[in-house]
Amino acid sequence: MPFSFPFLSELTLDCVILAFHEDKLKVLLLRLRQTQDWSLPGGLIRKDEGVDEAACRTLKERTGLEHIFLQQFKVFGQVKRYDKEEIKEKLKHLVAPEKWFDRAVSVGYYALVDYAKVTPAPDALADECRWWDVQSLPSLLFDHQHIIQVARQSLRIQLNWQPIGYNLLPEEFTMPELQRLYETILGRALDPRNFQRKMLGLGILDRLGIRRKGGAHKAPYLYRFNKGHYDAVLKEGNMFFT
Amino acid sequence: MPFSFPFLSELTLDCVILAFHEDKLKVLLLRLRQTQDWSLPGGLIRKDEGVDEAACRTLKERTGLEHIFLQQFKVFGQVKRYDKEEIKEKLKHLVAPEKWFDRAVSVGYYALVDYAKVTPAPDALADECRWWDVQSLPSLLFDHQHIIQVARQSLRIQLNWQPIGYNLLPEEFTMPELQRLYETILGRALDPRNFQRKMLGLGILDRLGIRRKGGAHKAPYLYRFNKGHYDAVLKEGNMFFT
DNA sequence: GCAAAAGTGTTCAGTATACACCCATGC
DNA sequence: GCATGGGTGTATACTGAACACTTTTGC
Repeated sequence: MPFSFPFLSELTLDCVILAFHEDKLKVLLLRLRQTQDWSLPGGLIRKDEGVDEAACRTLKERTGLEHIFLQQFKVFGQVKRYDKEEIKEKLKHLVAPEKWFDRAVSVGYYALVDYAKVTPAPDALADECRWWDVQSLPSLLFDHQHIIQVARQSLRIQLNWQPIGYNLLPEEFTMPELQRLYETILGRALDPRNFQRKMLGLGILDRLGIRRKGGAHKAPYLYRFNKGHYDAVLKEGNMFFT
Repeated sequence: MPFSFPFLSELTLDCVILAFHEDKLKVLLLRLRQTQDWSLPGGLIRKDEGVDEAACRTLKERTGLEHIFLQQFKVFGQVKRYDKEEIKEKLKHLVAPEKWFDRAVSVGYYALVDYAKVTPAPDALADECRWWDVQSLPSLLFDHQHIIQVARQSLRIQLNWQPIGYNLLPEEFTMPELQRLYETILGRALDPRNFQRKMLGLGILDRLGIRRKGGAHKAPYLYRFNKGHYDAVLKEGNMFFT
């Protein structure tokens, strides 16, 4: 490794970028050049940037998005996180064997983004960058399968405390859409009446007009998040969801 | 730095070791040789140990304790976490200027321990190691003041979800003692009747005999944690405390 | 007019909260 | 016997959970 290597060599980060589309929770994955396996976006931290900044940069590079809720959720610090020989073999066309770090600790982040606003962008090392349904992931490199599991679990816990949806849904959305988002993350059905009452009770939603098109049924109301109240609830973190 | 330096050079850890004594929350601090300022125990991670293992090792070295609840709570990853020149000057008798890492990211941990079971042990670099009341901390090196604040906040949040006390109180304790622990962490008074009902309702306590001595008043019951039930509640994390 | 989804209100049970009195002990 | 803290029970308010019917729309 040359002396001027501008990145930290012992610490990396991984971003679990989640979105919601067609009632499914999606995660953004990359397929590195000439490999069959996929991996999380993430990677190196510049020596002159904070770890959180590096996570924001990664998010921006892959999705084009900024000012997104990005949550540090866990440090993956075991000595042996995955089978290094297997990875070296699979990625030998990309990284010379002597260039591999001895060991890297990784900081896990998750982000929640609006599916429609993202144009997944592969980087120089990747052939493809696209959304995958978290329910049916492809084969993943490193310990990324595990990282995604832990991220989803952290997200589920966060849901008990804080509102979710601000960057995950379009600006305007309907109550059933918001409910399906919650149901997808929690993995179980919720009662529409109780759900609506609770959400409206939090005062983080503003109701707009009626939407007409699209649905072949009764037209639902449109809502928009009230950013001020939303942020207040986010900060206080006193929203229970059991 | 010699090639054989056996520690990670970009990543460190800091342990906020908390205990409860005389109705006060205490934190264990070290005073480095020939300095007036104090700092958190922690430090380097060996290249052949996991980050969590390193935190356990640190805890054991300073307190002699093992098998303690140790919680990763945050990565402190800004580029400039504190005034490096000030620190270099203050610690110049301990660390040669050229030995300073360019930058270190730190993983914060907190641990909850039984005050009576700890014999604080300074390490080779420290003159003193002792408990300080979190309400009146001395002058601290690095960003350790900040780290302690974040740890306490994380602890308060954890309290809403999980039982606390297993390693913090002696084996046998009274209900008022447990209540004072909660009151100290939460920073407000709780109703003794409701507190007792909730704790007993969780089924994590076993009542023993009556204790006689000590108190100049009615003898309170002694309790012990039921480890099995305690761990179950810890795992489920469904205990609200608002 | 029928199927599919959206919207709304009420009841019930469980739990958090507030509150007052008696009991045991050391001095 | 009195001051201090420990222990217990009850009434009330709130909140979450369960539940059924009407409305709108496209076909």
